[in-house]
Amino acid sequence: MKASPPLSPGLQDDELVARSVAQAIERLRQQDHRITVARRAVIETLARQDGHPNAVEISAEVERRYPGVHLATVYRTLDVLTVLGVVTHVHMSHGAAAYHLTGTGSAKEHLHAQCRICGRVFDLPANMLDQIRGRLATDNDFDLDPNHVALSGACRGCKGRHSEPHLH
Amino acid sequence: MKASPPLSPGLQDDELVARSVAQAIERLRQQDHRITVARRAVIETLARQDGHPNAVEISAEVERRYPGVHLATVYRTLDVLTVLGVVTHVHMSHGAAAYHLTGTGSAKEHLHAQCRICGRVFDLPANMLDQIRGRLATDNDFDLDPNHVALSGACRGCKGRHSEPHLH
DNA sequence: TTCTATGCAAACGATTTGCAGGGAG
DNA sequence: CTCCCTGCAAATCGTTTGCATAGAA
Repeated sequence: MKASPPLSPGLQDDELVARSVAQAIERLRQQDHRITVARRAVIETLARQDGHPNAVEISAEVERRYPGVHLATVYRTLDVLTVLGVVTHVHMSHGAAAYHLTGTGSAKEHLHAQCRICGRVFDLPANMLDQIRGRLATDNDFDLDPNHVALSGACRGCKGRHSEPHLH
Repeated sequence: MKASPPLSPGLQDDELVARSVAQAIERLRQQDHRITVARRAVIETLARQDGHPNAVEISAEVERRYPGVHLATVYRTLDVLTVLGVVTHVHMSHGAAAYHLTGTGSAKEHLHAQCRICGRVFDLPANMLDQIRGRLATDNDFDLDPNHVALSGACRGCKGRHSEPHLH
């Protein structure tokens, strides 16, 4: 399990980035969506890093490289990319959702756990909920999406000090 | 797995309600918190039903029986009761958190799953994530709180129609 | 009397939306 | 030239907070 400090860039190899961007752009083109600076910027930003950025963080990074792109546009772009299946998001129990390119490059599909105390996000093996998923499917006819919410709990550093500042 | 339609009351036996309320009040008293109408009202409302009400729904129900209690007070009351361990809440990936008395009466502890499409909440066996919890504890030193977020997916009625109105 | 709990309004964080103009195709 | 996409401002939803006062002990 690898911790992602709130704002660590975690940059990706340029080659991989270029490939991911090209793929995403292609998907846009195929579906008759327009290729714009804003869209390029968002895709590139997502491709460049492997952390768990939320929309505001993505917007900030986009702003640094392509000034003038509005936060609302970032949200809208994340939306279309989500519909295209290029982007996935994970809801956190506390705070904003995290976005990432769907299973491209080193951004291998994985699950998430968030520490209820410090808010940090941890990666978990992708298959960790497979049995549960199976049980829900057969027992309850419920199609679990193990990726869509982060599990919640207390991380090594935080468990024990239950009296500490707490996220609600 | 039992579905809880958005606003089904699902009333509890009067006897049980009285007992739950008394217990919670006692906890308040023990910790030198004051017993007020607002607090009584919130506790009673939680005790009276077994659905998955959010703060606004609780507030509405409180208002019906004890007019004048403000939503902010409901939130604050839910907070103190949470600290006392009397109340638990579950975060949904979409929409407001759901509150309930902690494992009292028929409100047996259980996990939750929410349909990403229709938003309905389903109950799951309490122990469903126990193995996962164990793995996280030993492998990652992460103390999972299986109760704190609802799993996400698509319910029987909704899966299949992926083009339907969708919760983000 | 003392100090906690409440009502009310306002602030807040995350996200969405209406509208008019800008720019991709 | 046509519409999609964008910037901007404002709205929305869920929740929290500051402040003055009501009210429990």
